This record gives sequence, C-alpha cells and structure tokens, in this order.
Amino acid sequence: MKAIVDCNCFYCSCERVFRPDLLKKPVVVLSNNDGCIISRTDEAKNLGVGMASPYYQNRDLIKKNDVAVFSSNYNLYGDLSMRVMDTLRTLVGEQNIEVYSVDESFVDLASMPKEKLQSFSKKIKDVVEQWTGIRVSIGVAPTKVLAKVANRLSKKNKDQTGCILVLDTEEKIIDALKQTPVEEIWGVGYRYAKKLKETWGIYDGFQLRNVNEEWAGVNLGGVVGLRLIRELKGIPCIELKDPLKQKKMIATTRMFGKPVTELKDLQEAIATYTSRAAEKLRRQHGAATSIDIFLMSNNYKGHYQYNPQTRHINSKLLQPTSHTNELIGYAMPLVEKLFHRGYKYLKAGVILGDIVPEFSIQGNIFKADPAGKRRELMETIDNINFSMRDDVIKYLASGLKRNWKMRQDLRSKRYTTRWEELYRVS
DNA sequence: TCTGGGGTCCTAGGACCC
DNA sequence: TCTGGGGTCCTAGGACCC
Repeated sequence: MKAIVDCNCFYCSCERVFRPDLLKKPVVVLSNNDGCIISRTDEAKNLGVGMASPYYQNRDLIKKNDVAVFSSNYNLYGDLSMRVMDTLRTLVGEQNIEVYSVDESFVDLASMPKEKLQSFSKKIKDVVEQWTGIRVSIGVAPTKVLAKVANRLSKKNKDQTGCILVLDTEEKIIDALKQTPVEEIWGVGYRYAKKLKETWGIYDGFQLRNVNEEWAGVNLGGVVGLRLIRELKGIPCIELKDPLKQKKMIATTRMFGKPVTELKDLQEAIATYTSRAAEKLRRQHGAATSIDIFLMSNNYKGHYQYNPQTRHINSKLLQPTSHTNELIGYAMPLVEKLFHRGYKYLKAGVILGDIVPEFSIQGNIFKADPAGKRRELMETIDNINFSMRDDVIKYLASGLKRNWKMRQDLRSKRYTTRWEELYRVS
C-alpha cells in the first residue's frame, strides 16, 4: 500500500502558524508579483474565491469579507516544508518516502499490516501537527493514483474521515472512484477531461477505470494512459522515485515587477536567476553542459496587449560547470544577442540543461583550474545563503537597485530564518 | 492596469550513420 | 523493371503535475 501525505492549504497554514488569530478566518496567499491566488483556506473557498484566479478579480470579494491576504513568503514555506518532511522521515524511515512537492510526500507502507494502516496514518497526522503546527490529509491505497483519489475524498468529507481515508477493499475503491469526477484524477488534465466527457461520455473514475486498455493507449497519450488505467485498477505502475536522482534540467524564470526596457536591467535579472539556478545545481552535486536563456516581450506595436512573444537562445558549454561566475559569463552575451531595443520585456528565465554528476567532470587542458578554491568559495556562499533562506551574498552582476524585481507588497515576516524577524511573545 | 514558477514524461520526425 | 534495413541522437511540442 502507498500513502500520500498532503498539507492542507499549505501556504495559508504556514501563515496561520504565526498568526493564530487567523485560525477560523479566511486567508489567501498570492503568487509571485501578487498576481494569482495560489493557496486559500476553506473559509476563503466558501466565500467563492477561485483557486489560481487573478488577485484583481477577487479584490472586491476579499475586501468585503475581510480576507487576510499575503504575498508568498518562500523563506517561511520552504523552512516549514523541511520540518514537515523531516518529521515524516523520522516516522516512516528515510528510504520509504518520496517528497513529491513542497507540500506532499508519497510514503511506502508495503511492510505495514493492513489492520494497522488506519491507526498508523492517524499517528502520522497527529505527530506532524504537534511538531510543526501544520495539518495534513492522508490517503492510503494500493497505487499512487488511487492514494490521490483517497486523499481528495478525505479532505472533501473531513467531518466523517478526520482527513484520513484508507481504501483497502475493492468495494471502497469502486465507491471512491464513483465519487470522483474524471478531471479530478491525477494524470487527467484539462484537455483529456474535456475529450473524455464530450467525445466519449466518460465522467467519473469508475467509468474511466473500465475503458479498454488498448483504447487508453491510443487516446490518452500512449503508455502514460495505459499506466493510468492500470493504476486505477489497483495494479501499481508508478513506483516511488529515488530521491537521489538528479534533475535533468533546472530552471529559474520570473515575471518582472514592471516591464523592462533596458539591457542592463535584463542582464541583472538574468545574472540573478543564473545564480539561483547554479545554487540548485550544486545542491544536487551536478554540473550543467548547456544553458538556455529566454526573454518574453510584449508585442512591440501599440500599447498593452497580452500577446507575448518568447525568444530563446541556447549555448553549449565548453566544459560542464556549476560555478556561478562561469555560468554568468556564458549568460551575459546571450542576453545581449537576444535583446531588442524598443521592446518591453515582461519575463525572463534561465534553464540549465544536460546535467551531469559533478564528479564526472574531466579537467580541461585549456583552463587552469584553481582546484578546490572555487568550489570552496561556492560552498561558503551557499551555506550562508541557505542558512538565511535568501541570497544574502550575491554577485555584483545581479545588480544593487534591482528595479525589475517582482512585487511582494504583503509579505509576512521571515519568522524562522531571520533573527530580527523572530516572533515576539509579549 | 492587473493572470506564477518549476518541473516530468512521452512522441514524432528529421538528420545522420554504417 | 528492380535501388535496404536498422539504428542513434536531437529537437520541438504536447500533455501532465503542484
């Protein structure tokens, strides 16, 4: 059996940990640049605040109902996420957990006797809540896809389930699938859902489970669709992922706070994103062999129209590297090549690709490598920045004024990572 | 006026090789 | 008259996830 442990409206819950006065009140958290609503509590949901909907469209509703609004505070969420995952690791063992996202983990419960699944899940829930202040929902089933189905229903029917649902019999599985609209199933997105409903009259999980496998192979994206159907039948096809596996690409991309027109600003932004990406790269002990820069601009003619064009350019590196300085060195001329005077730029990004393990790097005879020195420097900078969960030390190329930076007007304090922002009890 | 960021997997098709 | 077969690698793009 497999479980998915999912933090309830994670970002909002993080805010509530330090704002107990908001416990029963509606809360929302906004995306970068304060653009969209990316987390909302049940109270906000019941008021009709849409998930992933633009902030400005909900502004009246929010004002009228006194909803608490926060800009995203990734320093805080990242730190609390780590605490939740560490707690899970101590409970189930490091080798039995796959951290799937900032607020979700899959847990392998293969060795747990069936009759203990319910009580053990309850234990996980209670301990995580007590140690971190974060509430979780848990779905347990024979496969990942079914665990997700269980998880969704556990939240939906909180009052009966207490946020825990174990699907350990065929009857329970069928019943759960009948209650699950096809678009709510993990692996069925907007397009497939539309096709399933409109073209083939398939509306819920139970109907989907009963389609012909070959048919699924043809109509739902090849082997992906086939796996999905089997998982719904209770045949595991998607195993827990190896946590040590390297990412194949690492991206850092962002919208600007306001349109950018100067090359210098673009280069600062790209230097900043490159530093960030390089840091992630070093964290997995990787080195990149290619770098891809993209700029997204407004359509040039006329005034504002949301019809962006994206241009990108890719460059192979002479030798794999994870050194920020070198990567910035590759990136800067690329920005210059892409840049067009007169365009308004809205967004930019860096993608590091063809990642290889760091230890596999061969020496390059054209370049003297001051051996451990650069590595040591990078490690020192990483350690300082990591302890503050922020880029306290940066490259000058990243700029000082940074007038392209995103908006974050409503950010809460970094309670757990800055001394001067510690929570005060008076 | 205003709509996020960071990933994964898979397939098709073209270039190229012997 | 009749002109192979089997591979690999790469890129672009589509679908999905949180």
